[in-house]
Amino acid sequence: MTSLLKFGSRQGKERSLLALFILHSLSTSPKSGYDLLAEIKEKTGGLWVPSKGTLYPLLHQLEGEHLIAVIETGKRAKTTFEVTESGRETLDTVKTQGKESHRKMALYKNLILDIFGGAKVNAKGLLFEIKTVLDELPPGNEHHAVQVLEQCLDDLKRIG
Amino acid sequence: MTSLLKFGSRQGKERSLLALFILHSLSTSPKSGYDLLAEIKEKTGGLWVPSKGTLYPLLHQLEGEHLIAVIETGKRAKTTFEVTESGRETLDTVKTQGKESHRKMALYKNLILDIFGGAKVNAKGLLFEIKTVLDELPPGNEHHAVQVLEQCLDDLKRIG
DNA sequence: TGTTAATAGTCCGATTACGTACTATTATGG
DNA sequence: CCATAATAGTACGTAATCGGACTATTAACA
Repeated sequence: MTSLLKFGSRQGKERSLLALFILHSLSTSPKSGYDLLAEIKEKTGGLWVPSKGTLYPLLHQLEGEHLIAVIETGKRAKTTFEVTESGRETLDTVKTQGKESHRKMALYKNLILDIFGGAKVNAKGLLFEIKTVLDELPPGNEHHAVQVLEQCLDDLKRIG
Repeated sequence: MTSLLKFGSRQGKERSLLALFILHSLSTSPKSGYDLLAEIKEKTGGLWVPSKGTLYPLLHQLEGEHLIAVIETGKRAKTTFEVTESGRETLDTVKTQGKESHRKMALYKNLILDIFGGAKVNAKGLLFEIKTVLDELPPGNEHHAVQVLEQCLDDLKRIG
């Protein structure tokens, strides 16, 4: 069936969120497996900690597919990977299907709200409405909207 | 490690999004497995279609745990389930940990935006910042924040 | 009546991910 | 020097999910 954590390219293999994260992260700078795990954990405040049993085989798989490559093996058996040109292309291809990912994003959000209930805080509801209005803005009003939001952000920061 | 699709109660077993969806859906009205699959597929526009190989064993597992119960077996072997009191309690308990689910929601969103590219519109980035500030507001400032957001919403609506 | 499609669920091999023990290599500090 | 902690990765049994073939029972239609 279809999973919330997989994203496909039209011609090609679906990729898990972890695989995509790896490609994306390595596209910014080379890293080791350990680094990647640390990065995910940090970025997510500990809410997503893929297991080593998942990450390392996946790295080897991606390497086998020539999407990433070992550029250095250092101390403590540290293996540093970088993304290949082919890997970048794969990432770009999947990004091009950005519609799907954003739809899944919205879907996930709706599911959570559905099951767990809406924002208990009314501010969250307002935020959602704001987002909706933004989505529906006619093209060309971006600059104006940004000004409104910047003002809003300033005001909110002053509360704290 | 920690998965994006699992939500825990402090004392008790983590539950997958599918399990929670089942409990939640059955809490609104009894349904068969086939009904549940149809509902998910419809609600998600086809973006999430759990496999039968997953759903049916899960239903049986939840039944074995007395979180759901068979209330009727009808034509074509149709088995209608309802949530039990224990199931409702489990759902309520997990809901009580709403913080985690909303954090995962935000996290998922951030990951998608990170990998697939942010809002092409800069306003989206500001919106995220606004949300962050909201999350970090000290308790008691809710009313004030709501006022700021309401003003913001009005301003935005005036643009369109 | 017979055929086809839809409803409803079982079964199972393959794939993915988890949880964690284990191994090895430094780095740090007493 | 030794003990401990951190870095870095391997290995593997268990759990969850997929993908889809298969079975059975209606329901609809010619």
